[in-house]
Amino acid sequence: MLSIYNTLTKQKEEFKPINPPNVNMYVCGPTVYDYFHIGNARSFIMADIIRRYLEYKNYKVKYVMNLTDVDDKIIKKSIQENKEAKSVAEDFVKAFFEDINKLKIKPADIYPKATEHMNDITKLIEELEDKGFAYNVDGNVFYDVSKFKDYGKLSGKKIDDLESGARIEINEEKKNPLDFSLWKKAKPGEPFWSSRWGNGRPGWHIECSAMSCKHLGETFDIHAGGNDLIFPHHENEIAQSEAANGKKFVNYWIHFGFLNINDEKMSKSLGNFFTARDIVKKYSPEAVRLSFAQTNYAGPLNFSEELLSSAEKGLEKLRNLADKTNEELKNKSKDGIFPEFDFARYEKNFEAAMDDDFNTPQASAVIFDFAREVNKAAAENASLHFEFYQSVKSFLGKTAEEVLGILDLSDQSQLSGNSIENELIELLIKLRAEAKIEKNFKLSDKIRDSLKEIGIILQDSKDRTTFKKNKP
RNA sequence: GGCGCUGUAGCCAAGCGGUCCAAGGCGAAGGUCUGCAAAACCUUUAUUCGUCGGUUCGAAUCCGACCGGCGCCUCCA
Repeated sequence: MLSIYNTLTKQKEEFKPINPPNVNMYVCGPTVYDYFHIGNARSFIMADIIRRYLEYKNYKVKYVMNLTDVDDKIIKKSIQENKEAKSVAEDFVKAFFEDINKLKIKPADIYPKATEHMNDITKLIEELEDKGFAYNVDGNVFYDVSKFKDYGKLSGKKIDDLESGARIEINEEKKNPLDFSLWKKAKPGEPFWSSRWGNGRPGWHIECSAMSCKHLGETFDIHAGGNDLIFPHHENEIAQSEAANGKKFVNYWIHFGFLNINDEKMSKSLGNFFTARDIVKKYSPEAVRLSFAQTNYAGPLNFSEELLSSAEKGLEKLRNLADKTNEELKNKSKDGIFPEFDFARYEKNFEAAMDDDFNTPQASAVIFDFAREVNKAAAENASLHFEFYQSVKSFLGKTAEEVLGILDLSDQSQLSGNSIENELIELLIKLRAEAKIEKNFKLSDKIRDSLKEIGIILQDSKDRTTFKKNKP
């Protein structure tokens, strides 16, 4: 039984999809005005792991992630760079796809863009206005927070408390300082769309209400995003959608904790951020994923180089096992024994961990325990039956590769597609073996060291020497 | 001021009433194997879970107070 911590109820709840085995899931995507940073990456990766686990549980997930391609920040950037807002958005949409691909994030089923849903957006605003939840002031349309009685139910805020807070901007046009923009009147030079209130563009929150409804229905299962979106963004989405449809908007709200640098929030506005693409130049995407998976998705995560390099080191253990497994499967040894090994127990433990609100730290601990026990069996026995390794590969494939995305089980032992290179290496290995027999260790070590310098690692085992490409 | 999160070994981090005299990763120390490496395995590394009280047969886990850290309430994942 899968349980999920629901921000709306502030407790763990059993997950019951509306229409099993289908699960409809919406994740707030990027505003495409810059490369996304490693903090954004945490949300995207953890959402990806949640999606992958739901698929592991045989749910049919419809995964939608919006791309906000009209926005103040995009307009600002376009002015700075002296480009069309549209081309800024297009450039960073392209970069977004490159980056998520690099991070091994499975693509969503649909990536709706605000600019492609203007009719849906204006229709929703019209509906809100017609029902009395919105008001038009000279081409600017605002949501009237006082009309929605449940306002604040997600973030646990009360309208009165919010009003007494000192940090709300004063806007003469608004009836209430908490009211928010649904439609912004176009200023000269800004991109605009026509509407019954005149030319303008949508406010920040409305696109998510319009697009999630269009692609996932009026009520859907899961809505996820960063912690900071709880208020006001998600609160406002609820207000818009529930006022318009008269139905519950979302059953399960999932929020991701922040990634900090030196215990301080990393954000674009503070300027202390690393882009995901820069991080992936230095560390493998699997290490990035593991370091995120090793801490609970909801809490803060203090990001550092040590975190990544310790994940990279830990991953080595898993990669070595994967390489060994592939090697053994090639040999198809039937001579070896099939040790006593409780594969089912590991699967059960993995699922129990993930079922408990996606406890990825626990789940990865299960995988490391598994790896140790397999290695132990291999160390204690001269050889193991290849069917044992088939089960090993199957377990790692389901968990580490498919769900967490921290391991690539495709055969990495050969240098890709260059057989002459491989034959040359085999030749050197043979020469080195001969040198070793003659006790010419100076030569044999020289071969090993020289190959290491060009990124080829030799490892001696009892009866043969294997090589592998050194991964950055 | 309101709302929420958080304090566990050198570092990161699970556990949230007994099966925990506390997982897993990194690091460190010793050992096995090896010509030497590497890999792998074994052992050691928290008498203790921010502090002080309380509840309980039993608490890292529940309650209270106190001391720290962080986030949201303004664009932000």
